[in-house]
Amino acid sequence: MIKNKRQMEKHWQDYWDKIKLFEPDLKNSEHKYYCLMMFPYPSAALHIGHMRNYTLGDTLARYKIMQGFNLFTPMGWDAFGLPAENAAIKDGIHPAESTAKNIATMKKQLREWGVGYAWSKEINSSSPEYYKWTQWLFLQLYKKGLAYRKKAKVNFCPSCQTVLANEQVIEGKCERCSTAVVQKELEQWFLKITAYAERLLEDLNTLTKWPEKVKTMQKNWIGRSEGAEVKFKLQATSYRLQDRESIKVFTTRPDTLFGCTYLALSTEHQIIEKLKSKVENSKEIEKYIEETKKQSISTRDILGKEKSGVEIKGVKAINPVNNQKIPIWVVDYVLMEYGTGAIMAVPAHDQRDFEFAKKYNLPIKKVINPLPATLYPLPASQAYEGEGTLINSEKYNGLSSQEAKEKITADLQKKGLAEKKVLYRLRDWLISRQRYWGTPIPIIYCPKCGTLPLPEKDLPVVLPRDVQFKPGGESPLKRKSNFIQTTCPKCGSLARREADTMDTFIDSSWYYLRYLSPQDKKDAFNSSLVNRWLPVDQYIGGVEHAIMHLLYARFINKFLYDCKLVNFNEPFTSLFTQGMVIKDGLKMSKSKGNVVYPDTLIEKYGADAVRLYILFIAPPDKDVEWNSKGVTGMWRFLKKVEQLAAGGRLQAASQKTKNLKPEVALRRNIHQTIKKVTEDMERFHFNTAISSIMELVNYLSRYPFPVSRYPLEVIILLLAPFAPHFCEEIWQNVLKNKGSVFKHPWPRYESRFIQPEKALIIVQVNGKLRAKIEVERDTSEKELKELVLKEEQLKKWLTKPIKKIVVVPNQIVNIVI
RNA sequence: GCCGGGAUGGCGGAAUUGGUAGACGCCUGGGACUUAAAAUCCCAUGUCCUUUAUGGGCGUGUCGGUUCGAGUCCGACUCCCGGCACCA
Repeated sequence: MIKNKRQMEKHWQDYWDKIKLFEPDLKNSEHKYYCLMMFPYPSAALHIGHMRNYTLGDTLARYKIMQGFNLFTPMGWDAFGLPAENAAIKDGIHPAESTAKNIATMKKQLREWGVGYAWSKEINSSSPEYYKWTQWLFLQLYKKGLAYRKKAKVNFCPSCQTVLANEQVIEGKCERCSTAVVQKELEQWFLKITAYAERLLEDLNTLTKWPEKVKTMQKNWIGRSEGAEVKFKLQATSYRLQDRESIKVFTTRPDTLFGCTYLALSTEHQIIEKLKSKVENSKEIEKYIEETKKQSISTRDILGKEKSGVEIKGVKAINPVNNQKIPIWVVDYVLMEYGTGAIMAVPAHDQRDFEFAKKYNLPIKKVINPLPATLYPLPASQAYEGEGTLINSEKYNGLSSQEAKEKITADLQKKGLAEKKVLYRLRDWLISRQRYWGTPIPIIYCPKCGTLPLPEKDLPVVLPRDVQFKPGGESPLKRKSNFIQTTCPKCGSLARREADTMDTFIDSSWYYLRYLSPQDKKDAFNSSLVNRWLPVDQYIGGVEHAIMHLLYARFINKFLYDCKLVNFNEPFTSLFTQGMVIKDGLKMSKSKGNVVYPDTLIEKYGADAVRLYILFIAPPDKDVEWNSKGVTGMWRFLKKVEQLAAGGRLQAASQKTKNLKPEVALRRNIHQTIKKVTEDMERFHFNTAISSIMELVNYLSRYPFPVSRYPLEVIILLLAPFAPHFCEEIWQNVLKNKGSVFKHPWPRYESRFIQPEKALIIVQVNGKLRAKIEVERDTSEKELKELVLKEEQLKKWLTKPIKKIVVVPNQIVNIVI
């Protein structure tokens, strides 16, 4: 085996730097290939899970170089975020310091793995040179009316006196001190992503090279639904309401209106406050609302637990279709953020309403008969949520759900009680964070002039370095008086800065544009360069980003498109979502304490063997349970290749043997392997690509004749993207080729060498394998039948008369008896 | 709770369009070489049955269906993983 593995690897890492293998010529965008990995958050050290992501990208990048593309594969750091700030609170290390340290470690590791990037284009989202332009982006959104302020809830820990992220709330308690978390309302900044809902949904259709599952998830997240907004008038039981109050609900099922037996309101619905004086049990309701405020704001916590509610006594709602008086409940399973914050409950035809009605003994009225009715008797334990024929619905009886939706909505519309409506589940993007380690929001509050955007010439708003991290009721920036105090850009009087920073998802929503000109002092990005190099040809990242990051990036790209700053409507042409590395049943992550670092494995077997193994154990889009054991197999494989290349069998084979048969078979094998590996590369099936190369190597190492250069060179070329150091070493120092293996074109196959002259026919009797026969290729159906029926070994199976023979030429014959 | 995905030998996985289930690798067992060990090479390796064969039954999470033929398609279910808007 090659001596001084680490030294050899380092030699080639230096060599690739020297020949600038990964440095692009940005002036020449012809035949360009922009290969982008989601930029990472700089955590302490990279583990096997990260290594899987980066070797996957690097393997693709090297393959594209060999295919002759003008490759651009940059790397940077999504460096703002919560963990660094938490570390600062805990250990007193400044986030800038820990981040810089982590970045240095990660760069070293990436290099040791042989992962190459265009490092001259590196970016860091926490540097003023970068976040200046994140602030600029915010100002553009503000200018177009897409950034606005409104009240929103946060999780607050009364003991730590600090705002908590959902992640920091464990079963309703603060992760640090276990104090019960409360909800608090604050004025916060939002981006109007809902203005783009329709386009974000519609344009998913143009993303033909995105995984279906990601598009489905985004589609469901945007959640377009067509329905009607229906008005329920209110009536007090003991006295008249002075003004005609009403409650609006949104429903996709107006056909079930006759089955509505109560209304359910979110605890935040404004009508509750309005009705306060007229309600008999307002104390009880107030108490209930207070209780629900003591839970986390996270939807999964709210919707995951058992539903509860309390009836508003003394006021009823009037069902507009039949004037029936129905009760109104305040519940915890209706979200204020979606629709009108109130729903019409139809227990017979909605499972959540059904369960709630069962719990509180509310009437359940069936109004939809499934079709065909006799086949689906309604089970008593659940609601029928499908469509069907209307029953118990007066003059609408007998109509189909579809017809009834139209008709009922239209009839109510005439009376001013309903309106057709399209609703999206997507909510506006809350970007305010009450934290230090993020991009400051470039807004100034002047007591005279009000809320003002910072003039662009004054950017960036620099994040002060010297702050107090220990929690003290307010975020670190709010307590930093020389940051907060400023002068109004309009009138010059004393004003204060916004103290909140931005969600880090904004940093990552535009970074792919900055890579082309990371040092540009005049613009966020260079439009002409960006328009030539984008959209990104291949975007690679984790499935966990399938919804939020990708939706935000698409939104921002569309916004910049509307500003005519980019000329492409979607930023990422094709997307590959890689699976996660699982250890002990959980995603590998430091916080879960189940990380495995690759360093000792690399020390023992070399980076190439570990790279190979990591790509070999599973297709890259699947999750994989980590087990270090199999690396030895890759080590053995590389040794075998080396021996083959270095061995004395490397001779001019064709002259030494007159036997053409094995030569033909060898040639077929080589060309088949090239075909298979190339096809597998294209569909990211790196695991089967590697096993095909292994099969060819196994074949060659048993080949009873001397082997020529060609098959060896093919093997090294096919293997180079996976095991770059090893192959560069063999290519240049054993096979004595001039220049980098990556500058050599990817091998091509010729179809005429692949087709075998014989076909193996599988013979089945009633679908069970009974014989295999070899015949000439393209033997006709008729001949095949005859051949098969003559077969001796089949005789014993053909005990009964033959009913039918199914023939698939060159493949299979199935005799049915 | 809602949305998306997954389940194949002792283990990771293969089977691209419905057509030989288990490629490739790991582990394990046996053998060769060696004073010995390591390394390497060779053989075996889903499971059960028998008369040990060029044999047969069963077998891709569970139950049912479609088909000449199902890991692959359809229906119902179980378990696991990811996301759910302040982790990134």
